[in-house]
Amino acid sequence: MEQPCCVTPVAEGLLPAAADELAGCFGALSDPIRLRLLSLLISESEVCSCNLEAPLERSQSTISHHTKVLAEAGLIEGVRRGRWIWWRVTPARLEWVRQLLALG
Amino acid sequence: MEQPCCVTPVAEGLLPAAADELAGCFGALSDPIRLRLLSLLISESEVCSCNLEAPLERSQSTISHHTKVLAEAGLIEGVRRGRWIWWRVTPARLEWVRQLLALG
DNA sequence: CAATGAGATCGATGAATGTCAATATGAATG
DNA sequence: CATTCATATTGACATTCATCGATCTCATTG
Repeated sequence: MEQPCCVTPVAEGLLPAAADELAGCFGALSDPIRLRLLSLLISESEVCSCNLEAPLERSQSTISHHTKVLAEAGLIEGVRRGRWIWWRVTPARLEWVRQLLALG
Repeated sequence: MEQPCCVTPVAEGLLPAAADELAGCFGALSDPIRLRLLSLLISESEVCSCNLEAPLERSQSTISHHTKVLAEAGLIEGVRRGRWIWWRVTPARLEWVRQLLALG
């Protein structure tokens, strides 16, 4: 005779709406180019878009796409100074991002 | 006259290979169904696949797909007992997962 | 050993995503 | 105000992904 199956869990815990939001945040972190971009911002404090293309080996439009995704997730923010936009990790998220990049 | 642009950052920091691996881990967390699945496992300790379908409102094959993704990311592990497989959060990752689910 | 049942795999499909070239926008320059 | 240049947006394309029904696998049951 075998053990009975487990009890059906109540559908509580993380609510669907909260799960959607959290999943979106992790989605922003699920691309290697974006992780390397965050890593660069952490070590350089501030970097403008034009100087992200070379180290990340991606076109200007692709870099622009990734900065937009990260900004919409609230992970980075950009400040325009003259012709350039300087990107940095959102101060409130800096320590959190630093820890996530330190280890999976 | 305007400020000069920033200095081109050296392409160090997170290496491409490490970024790929980390991105894969976050990818496993970037789906709301998988996040809710993890949440259920945390509150119930152990749940078999058959009892995940109802609370997550997904088909058997879809649940199987998600458990596979989470297991391959090292976030959950399953133990077969008779006909059923009991899933739980990998003990070594439990605290880490708990913190991630607690807040983005 | 045939029947049952839990879970894995396969195949198909529609949606989302990463990428780039081309073009648009908008600030600085002369 | 025309030009230049940094960045954003658009359109196209290939790839990945979430999902489900159907089928396969394999342990338990009778």
